[in-house]
Amino acid sequence: MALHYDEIVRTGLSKQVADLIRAAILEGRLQVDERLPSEDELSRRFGISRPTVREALKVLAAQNLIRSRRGPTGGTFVNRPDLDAAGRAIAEASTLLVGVGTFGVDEIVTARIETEAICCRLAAANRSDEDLARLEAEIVIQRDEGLTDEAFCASDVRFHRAIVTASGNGPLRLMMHTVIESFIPVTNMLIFGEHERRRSVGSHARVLEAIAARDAERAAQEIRGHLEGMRAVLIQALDRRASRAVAGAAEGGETE
Amino acid sequence: MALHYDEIVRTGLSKQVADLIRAAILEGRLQVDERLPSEDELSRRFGISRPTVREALKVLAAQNLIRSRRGPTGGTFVNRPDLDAAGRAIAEASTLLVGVGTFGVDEIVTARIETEAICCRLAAANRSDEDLARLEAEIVIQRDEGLTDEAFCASDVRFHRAIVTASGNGPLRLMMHTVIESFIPVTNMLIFGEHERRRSVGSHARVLEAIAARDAERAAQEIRGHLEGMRAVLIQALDRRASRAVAGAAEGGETE
DNA sequence: ATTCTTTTAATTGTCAAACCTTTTTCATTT
DNA sequence: AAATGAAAAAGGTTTGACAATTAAAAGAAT
Repeated sequence: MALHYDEIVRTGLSKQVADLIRAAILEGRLQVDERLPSEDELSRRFGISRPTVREALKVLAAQNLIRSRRGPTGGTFVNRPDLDAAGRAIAEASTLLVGVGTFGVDEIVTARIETEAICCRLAAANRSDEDLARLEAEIVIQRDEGLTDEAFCASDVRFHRAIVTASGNGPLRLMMHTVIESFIPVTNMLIFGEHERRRSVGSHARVLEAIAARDAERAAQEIRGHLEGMRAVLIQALDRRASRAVAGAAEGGETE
Repeated sequence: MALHYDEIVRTGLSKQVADLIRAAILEGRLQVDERLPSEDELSRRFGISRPTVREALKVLAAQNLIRSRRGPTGGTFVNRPDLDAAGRAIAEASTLLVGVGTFGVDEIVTARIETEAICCRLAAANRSDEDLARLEAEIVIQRDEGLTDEAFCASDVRFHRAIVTASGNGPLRLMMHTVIESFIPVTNMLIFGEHERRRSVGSHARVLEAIAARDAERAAQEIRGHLEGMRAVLIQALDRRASRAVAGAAEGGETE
C-alpha cells in the first residue's frame, strides 16, 4: 500500500493551529471583532494543550491579527486591519533590511527621488489647506537654528510624511512607509551640519510653494533637485569616510 | 511622595523578553547566525518559566528574526534579514488591508500607474538581456488562448514582477511587493475575459519593446496607457456590479 | 581501517494541572 | 444610593515531566 506521506506531520502543532486560525480570519470565517473561543476551549477543540494554543495565538498577535484581554468579558478577538499597524509592520521589515546594509546609498536615493516625485505631483493636485498648514509648520520648526540634529531630522521625516499624506492616495501612503521610516532616516544620518540644513529648508520651502500653487511639475522638479543635491553630498561624505578608513588602516590603526 | 506609576509593569513577561531580545538583535549585540542560549538557559537567566520564554521566541520567529532547530547542534539562531522574507511580510500586511476594502479601486490604479511607470523607466535604462528574456517568456505564455484565467493572471503578475526586477533597484523592488502581490491581484480579479486578455498582451508587448529599445519615456507611456485602459474597464465592471446589486435589491432579493 | 549501526545526549516540541492576576458582575453592607 | 467586597471568567505564568529530533560519539561488522 502506498503511504500517505501527507499525513506525516512535518510542521509543529502550534504552527498548524496558527495557520488554521489565520486562514479562518483571512477568508472571513472569523469576522472582525469576533471573539474566538477561550484558550481552554481551543485546546480542547484542537486536542492540544493550552501552552501550545498560546504559542499559536502569540504568533497571530505578533502579526496584528488578534488581540487578547483578560477578565470575564475578555478573550481573544479578531483585529480590524488598519493602515497604521500595517505601516509599522512594513517599516520594521524594511528598517531591518536597510540596517544590515542590504542596499547601496545610491539606489536608495534613486528610489527616494522617483517615489517622492510622484507624491509631490499628486500632492500638488490633491492637497488640502490642512496639508499646507502641516508642511508650513515643519518648515517653521526647521528654520530654528538652535534645533538639535535629531530634532531637525525628525521634522524632516514629518515634512516628507506630510507630503505623502497630502497626495491623498492611501495605497501610495502605505508603500511610502518604507521610504519615510527607513530610507529617509538612513540618508539623513550622514548629512548633518549647518550648511546642509539651510539648503534643505530652502528646498522644502520651494516644494511647499509649488504644492501650494498646485504646480505638479515644479513640485516634482524641486524635490528631485533637493534629493539630487543630497545624493551628491552623501557620496562625498561616503568618499571622505572611505578615505579616512584607508588612511587609518595605512597608519596601522585597526578600525575595530 | 509622588508615586512612580512607571514602575508598575503593564506588559506581559513574554512581551518584555521578546522586546529585550529583539533590541539585542537590532542593535547588533546578537550577530547574524549567532546562537541564543537554550530555552532552559534563557528561562533561568530571565527568571521566568520556559513556556513564557517560548512564547517570546515564537513571536520573534513570526517576525523572521530567529529560527529554531532541534537536536544537539540545534537551538535558536539569529536570522539574516533577507529581501524575500521582508517582501513576504510586506505583501501579507498589505494584502490584508486590501482584502477588507480599505482602498478604493481608483486610488489603487493610480498608485499602480505612477509606481509602475517609474519601474518601466528604470527598467529601460538598466535591463539586462536576461530580464528581456523573462518578459518575453511571459508574453509567449499569455498569447496561449487555452490558458485559464488564473494562469493568465499569474503570468501577468510575473510579467510585472520582471519589470520591477529589471529596474535593478533593490529598495524599489522591496516597495513594489505591495503593488505586485496585493494591488495587481485585486485589480486583475475583476477584468477576466477574452477581449481584455488580448488587449493586455498587446500592451505588454509594446512595453517590452520600449524597454528592449531602452526608450524610457515610451515604456512609461505604454504602461500608463495599459493601466489607464484597465482603470476604465474596472470602473465599468464596478458600475455594472453596482447596478445589478441595486436591481436585485429592488426585486426584493436580499444581497446577503 | 573503514563503514555501518547503535547509543547517547542536547535541544526544541508538547503536555497536564495547577496557581496568579486582571477585570467584570453582582450581591452585600453602610 | 453608594461604596465595598466576593465570585467568576479569562488570559498570564509556573512547574515538572515526557516526546521527538538530530548530530555526534561509541561500538560492531566487514
